[in-house]
Amino acid sequence: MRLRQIEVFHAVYSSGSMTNAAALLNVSQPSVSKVLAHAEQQLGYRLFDRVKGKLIPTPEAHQLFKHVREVYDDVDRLRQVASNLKAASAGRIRVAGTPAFGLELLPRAISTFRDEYPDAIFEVETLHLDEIRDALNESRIDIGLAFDASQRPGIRRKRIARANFLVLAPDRRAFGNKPSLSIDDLRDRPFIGLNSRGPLGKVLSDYLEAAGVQPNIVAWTETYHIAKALAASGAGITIADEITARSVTGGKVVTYPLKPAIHFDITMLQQAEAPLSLAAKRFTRHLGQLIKDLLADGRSP
Amino acid sequence: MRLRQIEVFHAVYSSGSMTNAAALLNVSQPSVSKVLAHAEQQLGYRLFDRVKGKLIPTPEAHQLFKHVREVYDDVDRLRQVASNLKAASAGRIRVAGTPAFGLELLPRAISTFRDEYPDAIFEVETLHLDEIRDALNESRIDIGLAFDASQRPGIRRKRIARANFLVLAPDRRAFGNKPSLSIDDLRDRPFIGLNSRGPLGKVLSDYLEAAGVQPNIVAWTETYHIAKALAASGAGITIADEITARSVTGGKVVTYPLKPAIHFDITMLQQAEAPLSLAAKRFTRHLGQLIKDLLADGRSP
DNA sequence: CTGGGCTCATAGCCCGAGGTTATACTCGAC
DNA sequence: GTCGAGTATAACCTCGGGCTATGAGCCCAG
Repeated sequence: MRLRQIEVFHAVYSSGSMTNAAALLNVSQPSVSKVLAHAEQQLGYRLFDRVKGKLIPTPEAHQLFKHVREVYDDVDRLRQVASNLKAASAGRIRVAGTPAFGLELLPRAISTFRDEYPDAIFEVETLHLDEIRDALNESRIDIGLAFDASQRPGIRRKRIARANFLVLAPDRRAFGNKPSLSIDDLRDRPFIGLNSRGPLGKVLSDYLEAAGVQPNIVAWTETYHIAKALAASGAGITIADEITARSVTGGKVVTYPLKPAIHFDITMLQQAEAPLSLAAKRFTRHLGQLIKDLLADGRSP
Repeated sequence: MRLRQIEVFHAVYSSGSMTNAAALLNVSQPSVSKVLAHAEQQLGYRLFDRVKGKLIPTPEAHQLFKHVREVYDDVDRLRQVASNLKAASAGRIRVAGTPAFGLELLPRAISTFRDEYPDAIFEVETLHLDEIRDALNESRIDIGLAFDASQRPGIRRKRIARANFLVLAPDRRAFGNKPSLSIDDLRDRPFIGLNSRGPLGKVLSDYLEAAGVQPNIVAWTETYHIAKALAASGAGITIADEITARSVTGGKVVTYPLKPAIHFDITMLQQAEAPLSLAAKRFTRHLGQLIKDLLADGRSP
C-alpha cells in the first residue's frame, strides 16, 4: 500500500464519498477513483461496496481504517517536523516562552541581541508549558523558557536563575510602606488566585495551604500578566513572579517582597540530543545574562 | 516526503551506508542514491554529509529519524493488517488458543467441524494470552480461546463455560481411591508449580497462599501440558484445568477433583466491532458445544 | 416518463518518481 | 600506482497518479 493510497483511502473513508475526498485532497474525482480502485486491486479485496452509486465501507475497510488513522497522524506529524527542521536550518532562532516571559522579556532580549548581531532572525511565540514541550519535540522551536518545568524524557532543562514571588497591590493603601510582607498579611484580603495547572500556581497554592492561609479569592487566572492587570485595576492583590512584576505591561502596581521568600527556578528548555545552532547558543547566553541582570536590578534598585 | 523516501531514509540511516541499504531493500545502489538525493532536494536540507565517500547523518537526520521510526513501525503494522484481512476475506477461519486448548481441543474441534462442513479451511496456532490479543488487534486471527481473560479495549469476550481445577498425580499411590482432595492434602507433596504470569497461574497461587498451603515445588512451568507430562513421568503432582487433564497427550495420569472446587472461565475472544464470517460463527457454536460436552462427560463418566 | 443533478467509472493523455545497468569518481589500504 | 569499497551520474524503461472529457447508473422534480 503506497502512502498516496493510504491518504486517499483516509480521505474517502472520512469524507464519505470520492467527490468530497477529491475536493479535500485538491485533486480531480477521477484521480481519486483510480487510486482507490488500484489500491483495492492490489489489496485483493474491496474497501467499499458500490451500491446505488454510493460507497459503503466493507468490514475490511473499518478494520484498516483504525490503523490507517494512526499512520496518517504520524505521517502528518513527520511532515510537520520535516518542514520545521527546514526553518531551523535556515538560521532562524525560534523561541517560545510562557506568557510571563513571552510578552515582554523575550521581545526585549531579542531586540538587545539584535543590536549586537543584526543578522539574527527570530520567531517568537507565547505558549503554555506543555505546548512548549510539544513544540520542542516536533522541532517547531529551538528554545523554550518557563518556570520550574519538571523533567520530561526528550527534553533537556537548564536552570538559568532562581526567582522569588512578590506581592502585587494596586497602591500603598493596603500595606503602607512595609519593607516586606509575611504570608499572614494576605489573610482575608481580596486576592486574585493563580490556577494550579501551571507549575508555579501549584507551588503557590501548596504554600498557602501549608501556611493555613485561605485568601479571599475574587478571581482566578492562569497567566501572571492578567493577574497583574487585575491587581493594577484595583480588583485585589495578587502574587506574581519577579519578571512579571517588574514588567511595564499590565499597568502600575506596587510590589512587596515576601518573607520568608518563596523560590522557584527559571528554566530554559531544549530538545535533548539536538545541537543548537551557533546563533541560538549565543542567544541563550544573552538571555541568561539579561534575566540575571534584571533580577539583580529589581532587588537592589 | 513520499513513503518510499521514508523507507529509504530509514534503511540508510539504520544500515549506515547506501550500499547496505540497497541490499536491505533489495534494490540497486544507484536507486537508493537517487531516492535519497531526491528526498533531500525536496526537503531543502541535507540528511547526510558526504565526507570521504561515507555518510554522516546531519542533526536534522537524527531529529527526523525519531519520527520516521514511528511512522515506519505503523506502516509495517498496517501492511501486515492489510494482508491479514485478505486471508480473512478468503474465507479462512483463523483460530488461536493458549497451549491448553491449541494442542488437542482445537484440532479435535476443527476435525469434527469439518465432518459437517468439509469446505471449511482453517489456520490454527497456539499463542499465549497477550499474543492472542495482539493477533486479534492486527486481524491476524478471528477467534481466540483462553482462560479467564481480563477485559481489554478493542477485544470482545464471551464466556463459554466454567471449569474447575483438578489434581493430577502419576498414579494412585499417593492418594489411593479418595473421591476428592482438599487443598490441605497437597501440603508437603512434590509439586509442579504454574507460573503466575498467566491468568490461571495467578488464580492458583492466590488460592494456595490464602489457604496457607506452601507446596514443595520441584519444577515451574507456564503450560499445563508440560506440568501434566511432568506429573505423568513421576516428577510430582500438579494442578491443571479440566481440558488439559482430560486430554490424551502428555501421558497417563490419575485425576482427583478438588473440594471445595476452584472455578475459572473458559473465554472466547474476538475483535470488538469486527463481524465474524458465517463460517466462523458456526465454528464458535460448534466449539462451545464441544467444550460443554467434554466437561459434562468428564464430570459424570 | 423524462430531464437535471447527483454519484462513480472509463478512456486517452502526460509527467515524474523510482527502478535498471554501465560507468566514473574518490577515498584509504597495500 | 593500483585495487576495493562506496557514492554519483547517465541513459533508459515502467508505472503510479495527475489531468480533461465523457459515459453510465440512480434519484427526484416537474
